[in-house]
Amino acid sequence: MTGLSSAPSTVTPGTVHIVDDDEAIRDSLLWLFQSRSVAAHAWASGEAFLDAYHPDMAGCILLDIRMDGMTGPELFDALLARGCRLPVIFLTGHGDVPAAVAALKKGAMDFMEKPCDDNALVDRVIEALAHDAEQRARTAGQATLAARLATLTQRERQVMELVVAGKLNKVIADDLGISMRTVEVHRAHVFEKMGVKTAVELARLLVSAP
Amino acid sequence: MTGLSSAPSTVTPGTVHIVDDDEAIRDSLLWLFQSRSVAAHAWASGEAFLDAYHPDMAGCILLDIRMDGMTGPELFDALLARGCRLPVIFLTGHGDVPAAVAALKKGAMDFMEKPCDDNALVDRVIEALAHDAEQRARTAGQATLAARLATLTQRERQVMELVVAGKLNKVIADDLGISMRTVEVHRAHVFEKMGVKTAVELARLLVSAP
DNA sequence: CGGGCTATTGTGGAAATCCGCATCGGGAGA
DNA sequence: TCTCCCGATGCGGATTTCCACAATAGCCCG
Repeated sequence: MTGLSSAPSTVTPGTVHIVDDDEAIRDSLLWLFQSRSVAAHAWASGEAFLDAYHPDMAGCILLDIRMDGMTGPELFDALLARGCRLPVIFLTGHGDVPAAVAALKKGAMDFMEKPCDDNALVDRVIEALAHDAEQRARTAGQATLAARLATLTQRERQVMELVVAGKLNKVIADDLGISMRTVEVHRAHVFEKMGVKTAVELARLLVSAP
Repeated sequence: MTGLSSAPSTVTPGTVHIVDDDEAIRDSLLWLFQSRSVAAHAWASGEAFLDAYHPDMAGCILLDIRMDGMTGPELFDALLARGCRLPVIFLTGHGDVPAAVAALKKGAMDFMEKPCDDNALVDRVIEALAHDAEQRARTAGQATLAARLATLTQRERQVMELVVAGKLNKVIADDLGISMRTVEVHRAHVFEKMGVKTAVELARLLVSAP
């Protein structure tokens, strides 16, 4: 844990997906990343990547702006529409301020002009991969939370909300027009299903995530 | 409350600070915003604005890139270094992708090229003002929270942390090596000072903010 | 030196929570 | 039809929380 490792530099948690219609550039980028132990995969068009895209894909996207067929920004929009959260780095040969601003405001991670420094590019990609891995871990936590929430009954959910709102059982019983004993039962079920022991833990789960 | 008001369009919660070394542009922008009922103030240089800057300033900043003396990006950096959270919109005559990317990645709200559409510019400024007002409200809440936290004793803070962690009084007493009764007293003090009635409310306060 | 604040602990009772045991009615599925 | 799950409810006891009253001790300030 002292950071003295001299192993193959970075253990990359995902793949950088290169989308460019110029084969020479694809090959050159593939070579660059492979030489730095970063897993890379190239696609010859936006359509090709879009067809292959699946929400489980981990990594990041290196995207050319001007391409035959679907352009980089068009692919970006299409991916966003499908809920894709992969970090995107744009690569472009011809500076275009409005395009750069639009891309970054939509959430692109970077917008670099070719030719750009290999080291800078690799660094940015590694950053993007780390960002995706981190985000993926967070999302996984939220998914298990959502799965647990899904097992709750209607009533249990209602009771849970009031419990998390800090209300006492007697108040909850009154609000819902049921007996205190029933509230206690639902409350206990909620605790069990959500895997917590106290109302405070439950509140923390729900306040930090949704 | 039904939104039928036909009053002077938008009630602006802050001032747009125009920073530009060209007097003609300053006057033109001042006229534009005043004609739209947006409070505006102009500064002839980055240094002038920086001298006048105070954390309590509310509103947003409209910033020219190329200026004599301090440039737009330099002023932006100086403001960030002082913890300024005002939304910044850059205005530039000469497209420069790296500058735009750098500005947006540092948190600028927009980067527009002159000449730009008056309506679009005013819309973005109003957005920025609203964003600042919202952010300011959030920060105010956190400030009162911090103020309350500051009134807590060392011991009270320790007890609070364990309470928020979901532990029972007896466990807390054991952890701190004190009697349960003492824990109860501290706990009650914490509730009173933090203005809450239950542990759940306290947990929500602390989980959603820090 | 007295007063105020902090930390500590005790007693004892009221209120609330936690739980096991038992019952009842209704709807979904084997 | 019989069973399983959900919602609702009651009883009673163990545990915990909430509080008022009371007291001791150290520390800092005027």
